[in-house]
Amino acid sequence: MDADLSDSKKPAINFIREIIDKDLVTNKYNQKVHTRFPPEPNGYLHIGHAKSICLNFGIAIDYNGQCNLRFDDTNPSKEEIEYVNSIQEDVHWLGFDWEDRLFYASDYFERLYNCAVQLIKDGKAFVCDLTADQLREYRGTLTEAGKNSPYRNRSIEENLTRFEKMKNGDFPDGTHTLRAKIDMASPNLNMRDPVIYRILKVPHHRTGDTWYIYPMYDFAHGISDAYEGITHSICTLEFEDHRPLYDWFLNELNFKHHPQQIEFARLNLTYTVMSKRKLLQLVEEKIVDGWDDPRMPTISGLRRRGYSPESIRNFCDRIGVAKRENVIDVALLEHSIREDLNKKAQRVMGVLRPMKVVIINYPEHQTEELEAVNNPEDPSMGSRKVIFSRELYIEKDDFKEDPPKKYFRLSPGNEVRLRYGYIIKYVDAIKDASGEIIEVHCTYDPETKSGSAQSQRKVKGTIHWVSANNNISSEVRLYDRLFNTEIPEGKGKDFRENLNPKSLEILSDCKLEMFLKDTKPGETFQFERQGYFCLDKHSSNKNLVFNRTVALRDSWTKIENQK
RNA sequence: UGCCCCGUGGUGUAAUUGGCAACACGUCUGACUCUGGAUCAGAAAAGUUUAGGUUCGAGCCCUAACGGGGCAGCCA
Repeated sequence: MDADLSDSKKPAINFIREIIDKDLVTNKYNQKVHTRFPPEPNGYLHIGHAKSICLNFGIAIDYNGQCNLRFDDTNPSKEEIEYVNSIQEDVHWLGFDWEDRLFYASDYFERLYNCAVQLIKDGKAFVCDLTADQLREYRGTLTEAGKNSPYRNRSIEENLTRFEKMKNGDFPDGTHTLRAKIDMASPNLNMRDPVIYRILKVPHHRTGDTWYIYPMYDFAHGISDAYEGITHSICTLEFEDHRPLYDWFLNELNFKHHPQQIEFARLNLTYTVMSKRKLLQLVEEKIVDGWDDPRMPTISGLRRRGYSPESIRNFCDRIGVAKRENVIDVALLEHSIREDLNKKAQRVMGVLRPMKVVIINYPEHQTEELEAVNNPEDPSMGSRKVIFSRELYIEKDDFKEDPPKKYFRLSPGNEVRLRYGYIIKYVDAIKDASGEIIEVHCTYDPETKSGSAQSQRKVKGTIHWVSANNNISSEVRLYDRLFNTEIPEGKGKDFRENLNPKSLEILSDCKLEMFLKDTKPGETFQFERQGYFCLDKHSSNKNLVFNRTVALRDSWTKIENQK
């Protein structure tokens, strides 16, 4: 188990840990704590899975136990090898390690089959010839009991031979099922003689074409847990009604080890969707650029966006674990990544929407090197030199000919400091034919050089800049929330109607400090006054591409928006 | 209309297991600042869905109601 998860400082008690604590006191599982993370490989992992991963692996770490990674691959018609690979990558990236305990439900197909045979021999399961439609009719409704299948009382021998034939592929898909013999009148529909095996003549990504029948989740899951010695089988709320069935299989098959299923509420996030079905839809309809589009709430999307594993783990710690439905404000996720990057990200100046500034009293061919701090939060990160010159770029937004109240940046009559440099004063604005400002002329005060003895003069604002002939051009992608309503998945309506058309803005000619040309993937930067950025995976030497992870908190636009 | 689960500030999660509700995010002030960032100080915000009951005392226990969610795949 990865021991370097130093951010997991506080135990963060929750109802699941209380259950475990109690089990330890009563010695229910001989002082063992063994969990598992059981994804189905039918999609990429998302931030909701991260909650489950942090929960399961986190408990194992804190209780000195173990956590398995087990693929719940019992439905080959939906599952793919691409997903099993991405899932492993994502769990590792998050910082967790299953060591040698990588399992697949398909590892147990033979044993699962034998369990089914045992159930038949004990008269607790039967082969049913009802079609899917008939099965639904026989099941009854939420308020009415179901009816027994006409095939319910077949002899054990007949069941055995028919199940054997199912296994051998003698029947077409959908013609037969193996069902547990429980109670068609149970108020819990899951107990109304549930299907435990179905015919699926589909090749499996691991077992190939050796099986024509596949076990259902309810049958496979508990038994797999028991085989692996899982003590606490943690799953989401919708499986609550399945727990009696989980227990039934283990009891009827006389398992000596009986894991405890515990259910918790899945994560919901504002301004996003979390269901795999909807995420798949976004990918397939090309609404986003694949599973790892930086706007996706997938682990791979967050990674490409620039989120760190630490920040996601901290986020998962903060949201807690409980049984009630919840919707977490994305602002909490954003806070988690800002908190982390504030401490770690190298500061740099980058002008996203450049406008030229000419310092008219600065000598034409002179340049000088100015000292710039790499991270005020961490002096050990040192400093660097930035080139100052007569012609610079500043942010379009940082000059206003006719400024609103409380505007602290450059404007006629209002001085600003150029960060790490001099204080400058407006002289003139050059406009194009359409009246748009294309260049601003200023003077600088040589006495105010940053760090010099006379640099103490106070000005309200400091703006970032970059030398006009010493910079690197780059594409920058500004990401915003994918949806413009808090809860995009309203019942009945199409979640795609709430897509935010401005969730991606591409800026093509941004001017960045020169040294950014040697950026390596994985490095994170704060573009001062703007946000945190990282190199996109499609970036190249020819065409630099930076992704904005998250903007800095911005009290100015807040003031602006209030008006 | 059957069964199961859940109701604590705007959002989440706590409350030494019965002792007059805390923390985080967010919001709002103010200070500081060569990032309108960060940091610091402070404020507003729930009397715990409601009504009964037990108790000296209930967010924690009991009952009922109300509200929200889940369940009728040969999905997981």
